[in-house]
Amino acid sequence: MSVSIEDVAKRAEVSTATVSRALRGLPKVSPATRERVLAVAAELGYVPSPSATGLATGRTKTVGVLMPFVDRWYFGHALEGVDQELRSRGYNLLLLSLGGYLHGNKRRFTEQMVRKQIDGLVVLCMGLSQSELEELAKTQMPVVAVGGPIEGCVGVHIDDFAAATAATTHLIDLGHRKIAHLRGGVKDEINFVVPGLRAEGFAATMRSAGLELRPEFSVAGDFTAAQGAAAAGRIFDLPGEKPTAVFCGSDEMALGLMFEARRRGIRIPEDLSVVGIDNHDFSVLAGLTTIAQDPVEHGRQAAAILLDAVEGKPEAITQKYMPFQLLKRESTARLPS
Amino acid sequence: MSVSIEDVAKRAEVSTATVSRALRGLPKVSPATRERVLAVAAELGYVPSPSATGLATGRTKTVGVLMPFVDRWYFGHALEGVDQELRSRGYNLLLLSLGGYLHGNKRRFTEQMVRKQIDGLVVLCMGLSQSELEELAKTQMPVVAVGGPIEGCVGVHIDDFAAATAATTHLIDLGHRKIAHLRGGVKDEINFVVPGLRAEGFAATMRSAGLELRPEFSVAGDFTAAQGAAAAGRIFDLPGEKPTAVFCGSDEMALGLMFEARRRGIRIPEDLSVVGIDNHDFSVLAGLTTIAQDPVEHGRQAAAILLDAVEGKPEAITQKYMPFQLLKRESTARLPS
DNA sequence: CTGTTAGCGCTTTCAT
DNA sequence: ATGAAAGCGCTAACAG
Repeated sequence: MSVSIEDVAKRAEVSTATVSRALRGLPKVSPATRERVLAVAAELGYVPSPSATGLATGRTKTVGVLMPFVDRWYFGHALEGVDQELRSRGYNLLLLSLGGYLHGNKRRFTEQMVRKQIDGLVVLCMGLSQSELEELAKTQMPVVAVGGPIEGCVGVHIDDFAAATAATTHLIDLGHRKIAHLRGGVKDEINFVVPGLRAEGFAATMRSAGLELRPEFSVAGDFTAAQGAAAAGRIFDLPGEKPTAVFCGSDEMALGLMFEARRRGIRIPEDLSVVGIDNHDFSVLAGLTTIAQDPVEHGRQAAAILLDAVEGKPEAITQKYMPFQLLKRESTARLPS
Repeated sequence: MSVSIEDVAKRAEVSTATVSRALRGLPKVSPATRERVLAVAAELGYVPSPSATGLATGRTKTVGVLMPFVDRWYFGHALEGVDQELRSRGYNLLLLSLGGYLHGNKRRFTEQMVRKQIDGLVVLCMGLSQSELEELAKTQMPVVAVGGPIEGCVGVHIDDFAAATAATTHLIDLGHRKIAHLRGGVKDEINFVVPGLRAEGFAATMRSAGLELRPEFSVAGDFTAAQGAAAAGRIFDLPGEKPTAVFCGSDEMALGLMFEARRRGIRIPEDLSVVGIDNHDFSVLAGLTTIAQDPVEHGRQAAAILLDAVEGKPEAITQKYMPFQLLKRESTARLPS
């Protein structure tokens, strides 16, 4: 069967305590002993039992990641970043509760999922209800948010309001006046503040430029390409005046819109300028102007901050606003005057 | 601090053994006692310690998922499927070793990652070296492969050779004779058999149709859109005769190729027919003809098979070939004669 | 139906 | 520098 610390101890003719110390690189072990223990452990193929360690220390060396999806561009990449940092620091990654944003109120995120199971929690691109926050607070566990802010938590993400402002300003600078916004769906906006922040950034920028915010120019997708295309259809079908530019809350929606435009023979950027947020892998290929952000780095830094907190490093906790950058490509052009 | 089974036992005035039984729904507990225990547990907010349970039972109720990426279409969706099934059966999901396919030989997948830590392993879209297989065998742990076969393991995936045949046959049926293949890169083909299987399916089909396999018509991408576009460029730059159709080993590469074609003014399908494999979320929007498969379902079934094995269900282990389907869309057309 | 008693495999005082 | 021993919180015989 499985070899335990005791097997190693016997074979190395020391106590289990010494084996434990030697293997973990603690001081107060003579070099000779340490070497012998290491050799025996290797020879026997000893692997410590995380359950036993966890039980004895109260810490699991495991971090939970709470996220609604993995198949969205930002989410998957942020997860990669978290994974990189965790792995490099010897932590495991427990994936919690995919399955989308809640329908109604039946998300089952409870203390149970978390308590005694993980040392810290990364929350990716989702809000937490008041009661969820309370449950979490009870556990005393460090939490960091990635992709968007959560009240009372450290967060690593861009300033979404500012990013939306930059995107919108770019369109305005190009002379556009009739600008539409492809925003998140109801579910997105209930579950996560970021879609709303982007919409607000857009609205505020339009207002301060003295431009009209037509309600029919604000259309909901759900941050996917498919819904982006569908929502684009609704914009294109609008009677009366058409927008000359669209700010999309995500590149995935922007790409969906571009596909739909193409299907209808609407030329980009001649007939319509499009700007998104993300810099999705496909965006450079599609020539999509966008606000680029680096989710892998977000994930890495979030995990780093979290682990510092888990390990009790002083000054560990800090809010981080990550940089973003406008990438001008072929999907936006000056409005012909 | 944290409430333990003993706290519950005391408060309910029973032994810890009874609490344990009551909470796990075991028989031989009087309804009255069970109710009281349940009530006390709820009142105290008791949550069992997975470490303690794991140590006592030797099982962790956790399944590992080994995968090189999460940001590829198939991978992310398969992961969703695995997660769904695991969650519905009360298992946790430990994400192992992202970070791409190995460069050289330095992937660190060892017994250590796995032993005493998980009850079973899902291997997603990657091969395992002989030594890795041996390490795994030592653990006696059930393993199932998703997305492609692994020697000696149960697998859930499509028949990739047949899928490639179907795609290629579709092109041939449309009258194409000069057909190129956008295949996987060196790293993909070393680490995973699927790219090779698809290339072989293509080659075999071409041969049995009596068509010429020109070496310069076989170009390597790496299963991403970006590399698909780059590889497409190499095809388009070929001197002399051009292919009239391309079979792409994945939709992501096919989409990359379509973007590149568009950039160069190459019309699809008028100048070039394109078929992929996957039915990526963007494919329907792009009008890409493809061989559709359902990775979420693959993941679900793989997890189901794995858990049956973990739980010792008889006849649990079975190989599964999943269905696929040719979806004819606008990227393929009859070759004008 | 319920309680008692050993462990599970490790860490961690406290001695020595 | 090393060992002995007491837990960590739970489950699983075994008694009763």
